[in-house]
Amino acid sequence: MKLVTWNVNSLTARWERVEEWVQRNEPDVLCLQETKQDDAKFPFEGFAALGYEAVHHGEGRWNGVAIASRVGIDEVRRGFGTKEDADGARMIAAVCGGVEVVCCYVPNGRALDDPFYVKKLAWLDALAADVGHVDADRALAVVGDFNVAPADLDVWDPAALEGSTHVTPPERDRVAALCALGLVDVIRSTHGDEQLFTWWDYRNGAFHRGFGMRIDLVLCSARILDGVERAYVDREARKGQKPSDHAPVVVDFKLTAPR
DNA sequence: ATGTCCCAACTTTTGGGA
Repeated sequence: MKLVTWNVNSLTARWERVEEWVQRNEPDVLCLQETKQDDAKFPFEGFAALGYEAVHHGEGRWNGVAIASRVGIDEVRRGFGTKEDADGARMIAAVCGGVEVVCCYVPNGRALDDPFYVKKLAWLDALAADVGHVDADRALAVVGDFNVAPADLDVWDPAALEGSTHVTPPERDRVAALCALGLVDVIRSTHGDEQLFTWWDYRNGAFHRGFGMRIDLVLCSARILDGVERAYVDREARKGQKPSDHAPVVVDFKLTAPR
């Protein structure tokens, strides 16, 4: 199964790029964040023409998450059913081809002294509560834009980010807490100490200067990790005309039998 | 210190957010 997460920064603005990327890369399951559409505007027909069923948790101007699948979509959930759902349309989950997929757009946090930073931490706590215990026979992938760089290796210059969100111990502790439940950061676990980024600011020529962060993650259960054949960031998708500021993260795996 | 992009609207310019 080829599972992909991609923050597209408006699916309206990005549709041609997404369509082309899907045709070229043929993912089985595509998780999208920041669709920035309401459900009426979401391109259900466009995905159907490509051979995908899609589900969307839309909002309008901000946020919005979706899952497109060509291996089935069942047991769809939109939000946690907790007060954190008031922070926007940021989570959609479904079972696709026997895999539990949780697609997340974690609140940015804005600044350390901003109320949204506290909401970001609470949202990550709600996600951990929603995930629950990850036992050995569970096939689960929690993916998306976490707006957290798990380690200093995951940012171009830790010193430049002092006092900013995305790198603070409380944020990183939340990602570590998800891993403590039984999830593994697939890109990190398959790439040793290689520095890889998934997001580069549009400003400052950041992409070409290598000023990026790895904030888009695929966290998966041991059962998924067992079958991983390839995991990578598609930097090419950040190039060219009208790119998103995020690159897709791709994990290709064979679903193994329960342990 | 902030050089871009995207969206909405009291919409053709501005402000919020990332």
